[in-house]
Amino acid sequence: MDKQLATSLFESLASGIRLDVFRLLVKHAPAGLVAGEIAALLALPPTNLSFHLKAMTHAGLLNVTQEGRYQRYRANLKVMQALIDYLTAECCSGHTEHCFDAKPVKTCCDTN
Amino acid sequence: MDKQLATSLFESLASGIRLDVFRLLVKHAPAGLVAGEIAALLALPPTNLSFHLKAMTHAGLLNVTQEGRYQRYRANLKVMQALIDYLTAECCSGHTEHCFDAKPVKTCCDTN
DNA sequence: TCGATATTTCAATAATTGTTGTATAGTTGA
DNA sequence: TCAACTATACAACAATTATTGAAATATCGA
Repeated sequence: MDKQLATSLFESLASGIRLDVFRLLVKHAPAGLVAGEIAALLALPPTNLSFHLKAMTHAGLLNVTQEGRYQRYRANLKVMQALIDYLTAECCSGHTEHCFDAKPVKTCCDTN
Repeated sequence: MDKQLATSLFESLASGIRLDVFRLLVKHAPAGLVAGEIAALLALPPTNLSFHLKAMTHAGLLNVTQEGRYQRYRANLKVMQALIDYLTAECCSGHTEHCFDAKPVKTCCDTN
């Protein structure tokens, strides 16, 4: 994870629409959703959704596969994990004592 | 951490300059740096830096305290931790099995 | 093949964000 | 008080990003 990838991922998440899309696809992992379903669920004009899907796919946040005339989108959870790791490293780097006194860090999924 | 806060934090991190500022301030935690030091270290015109510092402070990513004629900026590590938790929840929600097969999750600071 | 469907591309425009220089406000030390 | 210094506010402009409708591409079912 280099700085350039990190910034483009943050850019991908820095819009309400794109964050909604990503969360929706996480909720529907691993099956994913086709573009029309996303548009219907989020009540977005297809053109606009396509614009954001393209951006997110280009950034690597989503994967897309063709299914006949449908395009199925899936959240790229590995990239998200890498981003969390990057952020964690940024947050901690050399300063564990200041970052995590108050609140013991839990592992990622231990609340599920 | 609601969606609106999350998006404004991502927006704050979605620029090379702002990401550099944040990483610099994490490196200099907990002392922080005054605006002029940041400008010098990152070779930025003061006006432009001020623009970005204001945005980051407004988003809650930085804290600022006045020291005479200097403004001292510090990384808000608690907010960063909250953002990591949010992202982790988004990433995992109901899908731990798909998100973290390959790579066992480590606690945030165990590599330091 | 043909009409209906799904999605994207393109072009036009609107809206937002980033950068720079100049001016201003506040602080310091003499 | 005054000159030097730190930083921000403001205004102008540049650049990027978001949104929309119309047209194009490709697939499907009959």
